Amino acid sequence: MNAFAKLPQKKQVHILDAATESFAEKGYFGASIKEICQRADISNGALYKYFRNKEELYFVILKKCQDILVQQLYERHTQLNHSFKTTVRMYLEQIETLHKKYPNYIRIYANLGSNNMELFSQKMHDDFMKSGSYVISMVSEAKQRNEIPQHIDDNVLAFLLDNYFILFLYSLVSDYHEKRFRSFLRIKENEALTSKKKINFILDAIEIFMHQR
Amino acid sequence: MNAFAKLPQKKQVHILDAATESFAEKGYFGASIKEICQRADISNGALYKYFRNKEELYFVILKKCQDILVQQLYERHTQLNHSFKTTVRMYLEQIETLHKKYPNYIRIYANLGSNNMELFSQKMHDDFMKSGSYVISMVSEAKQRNEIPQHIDDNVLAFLLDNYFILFLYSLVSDYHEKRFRSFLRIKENEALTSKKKINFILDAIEIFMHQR
Amino acid sequence: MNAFAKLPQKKQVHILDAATESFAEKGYFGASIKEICQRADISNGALYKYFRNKEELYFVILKKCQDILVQQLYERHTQLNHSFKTTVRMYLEQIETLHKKYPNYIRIYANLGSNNMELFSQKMHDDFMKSGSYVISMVSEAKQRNEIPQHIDDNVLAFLLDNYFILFLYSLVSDYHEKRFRSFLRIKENEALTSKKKINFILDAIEIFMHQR
Amino acid sequence: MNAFAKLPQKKQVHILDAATESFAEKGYFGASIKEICQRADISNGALYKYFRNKEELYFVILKKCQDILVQQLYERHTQLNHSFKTTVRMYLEQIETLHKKYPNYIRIYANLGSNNMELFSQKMHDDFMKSGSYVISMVSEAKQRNEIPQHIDDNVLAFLLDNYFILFLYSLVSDYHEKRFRSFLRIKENEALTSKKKINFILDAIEIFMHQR
DNA sequence: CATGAATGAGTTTTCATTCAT
DNA sequence: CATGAATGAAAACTCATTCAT
Repeated sequence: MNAFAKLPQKKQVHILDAATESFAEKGYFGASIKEICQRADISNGALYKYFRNKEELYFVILKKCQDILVQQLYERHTQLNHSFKTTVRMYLEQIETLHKKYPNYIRIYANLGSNNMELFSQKMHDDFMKSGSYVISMVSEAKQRNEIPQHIDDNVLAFLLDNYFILFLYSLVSDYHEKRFRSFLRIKENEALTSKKKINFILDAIEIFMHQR
Repeated sequence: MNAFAKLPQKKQVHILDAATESFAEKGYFGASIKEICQRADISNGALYKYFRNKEELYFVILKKCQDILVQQLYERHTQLNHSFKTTVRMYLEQIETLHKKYPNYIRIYANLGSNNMELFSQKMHDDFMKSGSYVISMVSEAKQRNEIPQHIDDNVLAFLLDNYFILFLYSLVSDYHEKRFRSFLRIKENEALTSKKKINFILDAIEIFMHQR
Repeated sequence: MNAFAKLPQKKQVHILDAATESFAEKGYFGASIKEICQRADISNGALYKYFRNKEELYFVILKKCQDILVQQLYERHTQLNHSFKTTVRMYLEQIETLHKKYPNYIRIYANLGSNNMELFSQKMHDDFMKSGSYVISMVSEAKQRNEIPQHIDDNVLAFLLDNYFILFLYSLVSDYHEKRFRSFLRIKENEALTSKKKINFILDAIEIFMHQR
Repeated sequence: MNAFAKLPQKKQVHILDAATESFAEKGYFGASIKEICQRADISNGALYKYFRNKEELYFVILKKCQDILVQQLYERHTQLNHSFKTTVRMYLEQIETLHKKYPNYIRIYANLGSNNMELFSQKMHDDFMKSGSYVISMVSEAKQRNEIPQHIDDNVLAFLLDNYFILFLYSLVSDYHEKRFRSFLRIKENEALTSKKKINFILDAIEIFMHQR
């Protein structure tokens, strides 16, 4: 019945990667089934054997985005016992790593927050919101280790962190947010804006806000 | 382009409002020229007299989004001499007011930062980045009034503020970002998440980060 | 709004005739929009300006079938005061004439009574059932003129007549019903079965059944 | 073809019944091979081992329709020696019984007479025309028993009878012909039109036409 | 022999854009 | 200038048929 699941792992990956590439480049509405099939080296009909329709294909991809983020980003840092600052740095660096490894999946994930994607964002499990819990636990653990002033509310700090995280991620996939970073980092158009610079900027900021006197 | 400028002001507004409504509801790809023309009470051919194509129409709308934000948000607060905290609150409240007054334009602006809008965000004048300068000047003025600890870098604080601003705006138009706010504010699904709550949460956060001991 | 009605009469007829030809040849499901457009010398898109979809196009054709039958068959005989037998003969001859003039429309009408056309036969006004009233009035007028034995019930005779009429019509468009006529008229395969023969056979039958002693 | 014959009787019946159900519900064009295979509990490929293609499958079904009608309708009444009127009544009742027992086969048979089925009706053996012979022999036997006025031609009466028979059968499967019956029997829309009423109406009619003074 | 995955041409329908009036 | 009818390529999706396993 689940024709797609029966395919060899390699072929599954190949198809999802092809579709994800198209969706990342042109968006859900812009990407065409025909083009996806050509990239995936399968026939038009085959795709409809594997997925009920375009929508279902997109959901499957979103599920994979989720898996990537949950397994390779959120969960990764709970076991390791690094200092708060190191944890945050590693989290940001891991976002960049994931973006290098799965650029198209990250783009698609980022797009979930955009307009006209309600169809998808509403139906996705709130698991996507797990990001929040992970960041909150990151904060509360640091607090237990006395790395964070006690009077700073966990949610407040977690929200601040998550803002940095999400806008850093957006800057990797969106021209607009990349420019936004540039303007606050005072980096000229002809100068390179590396992820390293962004990460350092964010870490400095956190340092400043957390350890005032 | 020229043809459109020659139209009476009222008709111009009517056409842009109609198009903006369609684009906001269905997105750039989903909105159809035919539907826009019907809403705008003009003929199909007329639209193509006023704008070279769908793309140009969208650019004109983006320009108007820019104007709204620049004139009614960014510039508004430079003349008034309120305290830093009041300025920030008024800025957030003004975002909400603008969203109530021009919901469709705000949606379209918010969408610029999303994937697949590179076509537009790249070609837009960097004027959109003025947001940055305004927030930076907001900060530096406050610093001159000694409302902000001297060792806090202007850009760093401005970036933090702008993060709050932009994600607050996103939460007004995107299901995903609304949910994100909910999760950090610990608000249950059946409970209302008002803008007031969001604004207060943000202001409290800023307070905490700026005035640590 | 009603784009089709605005077309010049000639073009309207040309399009409907083309579509009717396709539908008559291949049936509702077998006929393709593309083929219809080619025959009608219009573009694919034009057809969808004129009719909402394939179904609506078919309904418009059915309406025309109705008009043809009502105006040129049913109503035609009420004004003329011929004898009963002459009226019946003229009715049958008129069926044949209509079939010669509008063979495809007649085929489509005949198809309404077939399986899988419930979608259409149910939604068509019961005007199609007017056939019954005309035949009944044909009978009752003849009875008033004492051409028909008083004890023969109007409905009973009308049903008998209408059976002949409808099966005569079917024999013009359906291979199966043509063969059926052959077998009762004892006409061999290599011999021609003209409409004249069928009509005479029917008239003789009516004569026999009405005037027994 | 040969492959199908080799299957166990039960499986053959199961497959044909499944296909017939689909064809009856959706028509020849509407029914899909996939759906038929699922109903028949066989694989897609198997079907193409048993039948060359969709067309041949339909022919085999038509052959079975023929067998049903020939063995259980036409031939059934030659051996029994009932009065003419009883024979006719039993014939009509048997049509109803067969429709109850094999509704789908009867629908398909009825559809043969409709437009766009020439492909099939032309290629079918003229055995389908045996109906005629049976009705004719029904009449001639009655005449020998002096139940029918001598001057009534066998073919003429047989045709009249067969018209009733075939239109009664059509009324069981076609919305259009059911309505037609209603209009001549003067039965309102909210009132039930039973087969009993139709049969009695037909028998009364035959009585009237055969035994005039 | 049987399977059911794969094919790809086919379906109906939409829509940005053009152009004769 | 304005119109809106016309275009036709392209969209998502289906399905009878084939063929490697």
